Amino acid sequence: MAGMSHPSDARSAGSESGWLRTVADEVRSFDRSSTAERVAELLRHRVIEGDLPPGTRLSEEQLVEVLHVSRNTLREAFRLLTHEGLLVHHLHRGVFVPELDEDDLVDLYRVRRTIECDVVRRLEGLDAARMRPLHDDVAAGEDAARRGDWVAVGTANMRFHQHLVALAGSRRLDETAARLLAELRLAFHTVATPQRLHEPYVSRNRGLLDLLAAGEWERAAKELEDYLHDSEAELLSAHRDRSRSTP
Amino acid sequence: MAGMSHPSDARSAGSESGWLRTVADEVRSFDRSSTAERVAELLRHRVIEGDLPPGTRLSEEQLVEVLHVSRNTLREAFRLLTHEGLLVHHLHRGVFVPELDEDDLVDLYRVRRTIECDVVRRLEGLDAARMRPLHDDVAAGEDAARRGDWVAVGTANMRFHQHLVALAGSRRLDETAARLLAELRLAFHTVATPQRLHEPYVSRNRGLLDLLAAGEWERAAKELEDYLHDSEAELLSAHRDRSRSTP
DNA sequence: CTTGAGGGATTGTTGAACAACTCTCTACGT
DNA sequence: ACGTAGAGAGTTGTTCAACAATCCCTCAAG
Repeated sequence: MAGMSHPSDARSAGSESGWLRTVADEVRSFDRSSTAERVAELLRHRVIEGDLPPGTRLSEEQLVEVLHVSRNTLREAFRLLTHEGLLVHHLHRGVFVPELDEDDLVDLYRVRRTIECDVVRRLEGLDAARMRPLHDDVAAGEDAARRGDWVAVGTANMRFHQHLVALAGSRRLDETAARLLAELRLAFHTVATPQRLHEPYVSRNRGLLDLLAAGEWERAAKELEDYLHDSEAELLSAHRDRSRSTP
Repeated sequence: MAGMSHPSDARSAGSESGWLRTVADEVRSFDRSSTAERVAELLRHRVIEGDLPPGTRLSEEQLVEVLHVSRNTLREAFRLLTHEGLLVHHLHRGVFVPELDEDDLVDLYRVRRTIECDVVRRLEGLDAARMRPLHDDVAAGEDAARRGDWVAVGTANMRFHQHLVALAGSRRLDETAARLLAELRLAFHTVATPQRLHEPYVSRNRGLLDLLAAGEWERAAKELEDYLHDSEAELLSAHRDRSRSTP
């Protein structure tokens, strides 16, 4: 997300070979990050990993002290994360790790169904090489499940869906999906039953992948639709359980 | 876009009547805007209206002088618009009005088809009241076409599609659609044939609306798919014409 | 024609200062 | 007891000025 290339960049290198293009991108992502972006990257991980529970306020004063950056730079990092949905900003009150409510969860899954199912339904002429990341993610999920590492299962699952959307080859769909999945991760951290939430989808991911490999895109889309409905129901249920215990 | 409400806001006002909720939102959007947001609003209009042609660099020095705000505040406004896709930021070079290339146009329409068609396809039990904005937009478009005001036709068309997506009742789909349409507007300004670009869709919007009113959602989705394909082809063709004249 | 070294202009970042606002707690009045 | 009005502390919003880092252009040397 930080190293998004730009339209005019693409054009300016358009006449050169793909070889140079790749090098250019590497150089760009190497040193081409502002202080604010590095701070954002740091906080992004903290939030996504669940170190900062939803509802937490991020104090400018404290973070300036700890990170050794100026308030202005820190605030710029806040803005970046706010627009990714990983922080929310209340005027004159500060930035907080968002607390998603049930409406948000329903909304997130609504958009996921729209995007992911459509991507699958429109697939055509997919060669095996482009499915490689999906295979790796499914394998990683199965491996983590055997170890009982449900957090890792959740991570592999997120990556699977991100790579699924990437099959469409659309920059904007990728960005949207990244944001949705990051927000969803926030919700996963608020519930205390990672196994119940992730275990069923290890095998369903495998099933989905088989359908894709077989070129059964319409059936895959239908299965994905049900899959996401089930996942939504599970998450909502878990969320309600937690809400009842902490009113 | 500026007055987006927040999850926790919604929850805290959840038990009150809709009456109070509305008033609260008005108050919030009245004075609850930072200087940066007001600056962003100003620049947003300039960009959307086409006053600043794509490729233009927005100088911090000049704008600080003209707008009477500090550089920090201006930079915050830049950040806001950057994340809406209306400006792009090149490190150590400044912010620019984006120049969309053909890949961008294809990508934009790809996402539009995904979202808009899916919204239409999933509609159900739509009462007439919620279609009111669509009626108004189509009428406004027909009116502007009679006057030969093709810019206004384009505006009405954008609003029609925004309201179409709004039927889904999803905050995140609304935001995504808003960003896509804003970017698309950028592309419209680069081509010099607004009539050819917008005229055909005045009547097609009317046709689409009729299908929706009749509850023919599947047929409407199919028509919208073709509609967007045609619009994309038209825009690409116009874009190529212009590129040939200004290499 | 390519390469590399100035130099001017612009952006990136910092730190401090003050204004504006929220939150909390206390005191007052009903 | 209840609600409210206000003061005070603490935090964020905004501005300003300065310096560091980087880009772009020019021009000279190979």
